[in-house]
Amino acid sequence: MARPATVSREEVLDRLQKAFRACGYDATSLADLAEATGLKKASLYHYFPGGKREMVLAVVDKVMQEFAAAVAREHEMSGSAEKRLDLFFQVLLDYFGTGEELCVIGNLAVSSELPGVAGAVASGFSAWMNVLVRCLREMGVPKEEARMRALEAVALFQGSIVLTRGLNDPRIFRQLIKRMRVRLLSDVS
Amino acid sequence: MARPATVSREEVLDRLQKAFRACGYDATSLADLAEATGLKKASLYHYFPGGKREMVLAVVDKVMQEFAAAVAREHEMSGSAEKRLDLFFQVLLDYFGTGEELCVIGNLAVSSELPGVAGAVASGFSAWMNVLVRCLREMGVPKEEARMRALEAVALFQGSIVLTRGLNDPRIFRQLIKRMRVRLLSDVS
DNA sequence: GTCTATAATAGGATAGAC
DNA sequence: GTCTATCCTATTATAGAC
Repeated sequence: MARPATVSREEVLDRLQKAFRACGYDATSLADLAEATGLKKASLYHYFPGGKREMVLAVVDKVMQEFAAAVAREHEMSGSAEKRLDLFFQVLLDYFGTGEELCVIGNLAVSSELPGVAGAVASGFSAWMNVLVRCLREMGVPKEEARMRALEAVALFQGSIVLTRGLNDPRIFRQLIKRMRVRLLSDVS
Repeated sequence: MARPATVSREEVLDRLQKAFRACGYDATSLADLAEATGLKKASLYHYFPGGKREMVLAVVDKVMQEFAAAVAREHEMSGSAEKRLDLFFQVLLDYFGTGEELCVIGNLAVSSELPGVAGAVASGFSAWMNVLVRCLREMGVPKEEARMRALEAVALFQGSIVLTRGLNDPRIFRQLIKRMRVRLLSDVS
């Protein structure tokens, strides 16, 4: 059998994600996606009849599932809220790396709006914030303050990616996230 | 004279900027730009032979000039560094409004990279940071700390726009900027 | 499921009249 | 300086063979 192993749907989604994270939704063409996956355009349409929009929504869906799984692991973990928060942070850092690649959700928030995408983006940010808020609440941070700190943290994640790319300096992302973590946890009992 | 008043180049640039800030560089087509300016595509090419790329670079150039002018006003002002910083912040808030429109520079940082654009983006972010660093230094903040706070502030500006759009809540931008200003100035003599 | 081929359209850009 | 008309390419999308 000279036939190359069929790529799994998961593998296809991973490669699509990689492409979207490199250039953003608007600047990534079907030709780019075909090259990234090793499939021809027509084959991509077999997996995703809705085209590019369905592809990116599927990627977002996968990201959200993996995120939910990480949150569940964090939630079921024993240990202090701070320790669990650290684990959650580590998951995020593993995902974002040096901050040179885009956040698919964040990118969609500033791309041409497509039907069904706005809701997914809002859900993504909300889920992210909710994890932070819950941990902070457990640490004794008042509700409103916890919400603001979570907003601030997620905004800083997003902004750090923008600056890392804009100033073309991969050190920036980690520096900013490190500081952000300190701020997030400042003055908690 | 039934002839409508010719739009000035400044007016054209303003309208181009408005279009780019609404949808971002990649998602804004020449047709959009023609409609936004009231000119036909061919007329746009008369002003900007380099096409879309030249248009956005001209917009960036204009933004930078206005920014430099605001910085100069701040710099020549009498009063404490904090007071001058407040004035500078007010200029930024006037420009960004509710944070629903994009920052042209920030958007270019996460768009398909074009020749000559990366440098302009980096210059823009650097100029922005430099103002903040100078004021903080005057207030007695050590060099490295001042740089980090400036980075943090600009990143939060950018991230606030992302979250304002992603969560579709125009209150978020002002809330985050207000907090950011506090953090920027915390523990200065 | 994957491909080749092709359609249909949108996007960027130019020529040349007025 | 502005326009109409046009060109060319890229892009999205589909048909249908294998």
